[in-house]
Amino acid sequence: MSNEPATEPRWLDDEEQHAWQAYLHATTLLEDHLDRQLQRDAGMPHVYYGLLVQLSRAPRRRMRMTELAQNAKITRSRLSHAVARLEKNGWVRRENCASDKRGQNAYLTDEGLRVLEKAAPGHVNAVRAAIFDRLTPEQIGQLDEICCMIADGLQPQGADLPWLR
Amino acid sequence: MSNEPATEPRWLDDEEQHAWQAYLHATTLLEDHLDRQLQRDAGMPHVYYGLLVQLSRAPRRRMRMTELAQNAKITRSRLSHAVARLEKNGWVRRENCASDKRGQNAYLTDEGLRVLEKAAPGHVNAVRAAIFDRLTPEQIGQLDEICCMIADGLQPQGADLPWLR
DNA sequence: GCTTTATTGTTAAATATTCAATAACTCTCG
DNA sequence: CGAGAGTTATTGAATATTTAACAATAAAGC
Repeated sequence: MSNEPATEPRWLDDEEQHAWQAYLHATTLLEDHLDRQLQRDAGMPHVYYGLLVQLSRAPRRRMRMTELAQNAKITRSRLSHAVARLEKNGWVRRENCASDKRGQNAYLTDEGLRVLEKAAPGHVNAVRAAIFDRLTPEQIGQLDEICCMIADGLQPQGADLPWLR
Repeated sequence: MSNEPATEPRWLDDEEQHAWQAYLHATTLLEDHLDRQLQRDAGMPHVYYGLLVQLSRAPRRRMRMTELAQNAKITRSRLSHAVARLEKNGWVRRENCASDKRGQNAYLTDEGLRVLEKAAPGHVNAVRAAIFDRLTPEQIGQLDEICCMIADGLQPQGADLPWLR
């Protein structure tokens, strides 16, 4: 038996190559841009802001840690660290879950909500300026479909991250 | 004069909201997926792999630090750290630039090239499986255009990062 | 030439993320 | 019930990234 790759891999053709390059540039630049914008205006990175948003939309502004991690597409470990930091800021707190003694709920404090509300307008502006004001409605629809397709393929089961593989 | 926002910000409508969510999910999941894939198969994160690719394509497999940083869309500082690590692995080395005494070239070693060649097939597979095999040719074209549009808006001038703002 | 300004690349320290291990708890099923 | 297997969340250590400051050199303006 051989451990050679069964066949020469199918390399990307020119169109694919170009699209892949463009994708990498756009996503890197955008994430960077939003991270800076939020760090400057709200004192936290983009991912942390996303956590506050999730909590703000949840019933009673609270959510199980695992569920929050799933929604935000990050590992539980990363979430633990992040919440620890947000807790230090007084923007989030933890409480024991009634129905499962292992569980924790994270909830958004009033102060956290204020911070979020103050940051939101600037953030939407940044997102608009970077994306939605630069694309046609058709393109927005296309982007949506493309992203859903990609995300769907990546959701399934895995190791520490049933969802992250 | 007031420091109120001049007007209520234009929030995202339903389509935009949905597309934005999808975008965040897709990009987060994908970057995570590729990071793990490359960490497992090649012992380095995705960004570092991208640096090796850039170098491999450059004349004489070498490039000025600043140019490399620009192409990869990362800060010079980040690149310095990354190259330091890659140098420890023996995959990249630095040399003084002849024409500018401040300058440094990074170049890909033979060993670095071997590592890259060994990792490339698996990486292309992962990229294909996650994106290109799941999209129609039209969608690939759309993705390309959309990403170029976004990247264009983010290239301009700035602080430590003339290109990163 | 000489002074001022800009560029290049690095560094230390603060922050964030990953990875592997762990404690505590719940669930399954014989 | 109770053993084994799975889930929940956290932790420490290793790694990576950001930020601000810096030294060295180059370029521009006079």
